Amino acid sequence: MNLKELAQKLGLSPTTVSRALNGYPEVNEATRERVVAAAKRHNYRPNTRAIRLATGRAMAIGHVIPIASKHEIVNPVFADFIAGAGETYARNGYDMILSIVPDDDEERIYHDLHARGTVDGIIVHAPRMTDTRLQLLDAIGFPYVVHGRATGTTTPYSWLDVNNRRAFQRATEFLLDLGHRRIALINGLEFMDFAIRRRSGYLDALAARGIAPDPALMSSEEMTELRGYRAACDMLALEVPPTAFLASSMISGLGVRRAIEERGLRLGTDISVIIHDDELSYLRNGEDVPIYTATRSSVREAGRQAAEMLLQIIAQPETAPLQRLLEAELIIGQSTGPVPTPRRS
Amino acid sequence: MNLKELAQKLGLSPTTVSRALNGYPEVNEATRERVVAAAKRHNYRPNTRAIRLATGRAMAIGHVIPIASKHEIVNPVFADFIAGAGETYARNGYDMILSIVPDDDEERIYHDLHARGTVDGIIVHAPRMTDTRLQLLDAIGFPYVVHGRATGTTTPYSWLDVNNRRAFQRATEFLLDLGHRRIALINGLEFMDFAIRRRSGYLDALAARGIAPDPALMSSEEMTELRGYRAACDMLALEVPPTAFLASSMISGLGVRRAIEERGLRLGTDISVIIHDDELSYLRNGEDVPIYTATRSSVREAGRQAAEMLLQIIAQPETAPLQRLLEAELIIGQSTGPVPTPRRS
DNA sequence: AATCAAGTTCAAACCGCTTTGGACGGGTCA
DNA sequence: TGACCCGTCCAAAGCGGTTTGAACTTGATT
Repeated sequence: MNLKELAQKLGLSPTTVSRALNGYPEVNEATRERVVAAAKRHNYRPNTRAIRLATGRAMAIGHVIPIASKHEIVNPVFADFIAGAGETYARNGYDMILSIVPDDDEERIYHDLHARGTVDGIIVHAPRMTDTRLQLLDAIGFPYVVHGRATGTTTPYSWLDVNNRRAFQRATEFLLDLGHRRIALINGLEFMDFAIRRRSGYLDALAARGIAPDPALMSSEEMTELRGYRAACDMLALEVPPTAFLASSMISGLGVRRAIEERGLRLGTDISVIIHDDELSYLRNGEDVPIYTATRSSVREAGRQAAEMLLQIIAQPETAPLQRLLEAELIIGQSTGPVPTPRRS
Repeated sequence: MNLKELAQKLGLSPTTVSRALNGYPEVNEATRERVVAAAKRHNYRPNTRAIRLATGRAMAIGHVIPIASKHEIVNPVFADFIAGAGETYARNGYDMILSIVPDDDEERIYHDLHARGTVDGIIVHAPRMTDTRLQLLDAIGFPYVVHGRATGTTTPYSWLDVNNRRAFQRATEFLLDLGHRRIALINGLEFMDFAIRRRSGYLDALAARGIAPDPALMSSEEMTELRGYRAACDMLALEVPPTAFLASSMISGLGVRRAIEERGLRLGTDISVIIHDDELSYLRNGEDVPIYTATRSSVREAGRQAAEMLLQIIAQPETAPLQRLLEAELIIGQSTGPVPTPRRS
């Protein structure tokens, strides 16, 4: 059942039917009702492909997920971010199209998506320190919003980010207030922008109390359980081990906890841990009472909002670059406590 | 730069240019080269929307991700499955479009995707015991492949699944061979098809040795770390606690391990654990030596293959339903060992 | 020399919608 | 009464490709 057939059945022109269904004013209310009823009765749904060609809009947003060819890690936060963004798209009649792309192919993909008119805009994931993608997207005039920021970039661009620096600064301060002085940082890979910011928040907080950072207490690795475990083991084996850990993700936090408990130490009393909690739906930080003290910020909500920003930019391209900084909450769980009075080792 | 312009520049008709670029035989080799060169020089990329309208094909596959409105859990295996499927699509010039849909809206979405011609086919995720979606898709004549199976369905349909029953049967037998008799099953929610099959494999193996299943040793919950932890805690507190656990996912396995180690028991000596390992890229089961003994099957590879099956069905709709059963490997790690000789408790 | 086939190329129709530029009739106003 | 406007509706021209059917060369065949 297409527009022409429906029009024929109604004894109307396709023009009028189209206008009736799309809410244009120049159609008699009575006719409109007749049309709407008939459309419903015949299960008429306008063909997406035709609409897209006719209007010149793709009504679709691209999410380009780079897969580093080396360590092919699929970032676990994508799933929830995308779930959030998907809600926004659904509400606005947009499709979400996902491209899984090997790192070195990314540039070509952007050109492609644009020139072929497959999508109207792009969400840029996992920005790195200095990310060349942004210039490229600016150059081809492709609307985009970055999930995160790219420190090295000087020209203004649209982004949505968590205040990673502040979050980790506050978390560090919180531990310092509890008397901790040896605080370890289990960070993500440091070519990722968020990891840089977290570290700087951590360092700032230490510096403010006149504490010199100890390189032995700072690791930056992929955020897996195993890496978290290993890093924590190494640090706990130091002559003067840390009394607290700051972990960049729930998952590495699990590894840290394992290392702690394996040594017979108790979480929250012998050793304190703070994690960053993206509120991943399959990795809840406890149910009512949080297990970990955490800097918390919903990545799903970030997805929702980033998508909204992008849709707005697409609707009104003249809008200046939009930027939104989400503050993470610092929620207190059972994994932190005052520094224990030193026992002889 | 569109086809017409390119044709004009070349002094050819759009027809010829189109044919030259699409590899049709009725065009002079010399002209073809000229055309191809010009297309490259001018960065010509045919407009997706126009192609789709003209050919009547969407060149896109839909992945419909249901979000249960109650517990809004985004299945962590999606990310890797989709990464795999994405590779296949990219190789074949297809787009992947993702719909995040509230449970109760799903039916409408399928009708929509089909009638509007947004996608050429569908991958059905997370099939439940008796899944009404399949009938619906059959009724509207929409090509699809199910990731998993739907036990209650009698008509043949296309699916790709891991042999969950066999995997858990073998795992259970392996534990039985090590002398374990009290084996706990930490399963997923039992309206999910895979969970049913895993349980039946487990039960079969027990029955074959004449061991009566103990309901106290069988839990079925969402597969989160916390649920795994809690279930394991409860079971370890039983008068006759289990000596081995079978966990349906890496994540609940982490919880089980925590419960074990928290009680001062050692994994692999005091208590054995086998997990199912989907080889999620961010939850590696160790690096060279696996930590957990596991039934292993790459969900990413499943994504690749499911996508291939679907593309084939789309290319040749007359193909009988395709079905592929992947066997899981049983890999031996450090989390299993012979049942310890009973100590007095 | 006329016929035919194969090899190339093109004009035009088509995919299914949106949108522009009227057309038509009735009511209002001067 | 004629001019004008408003409310409705429609024919036709896109959107940018693919595909059908025909035309035009050229060389071979009879």
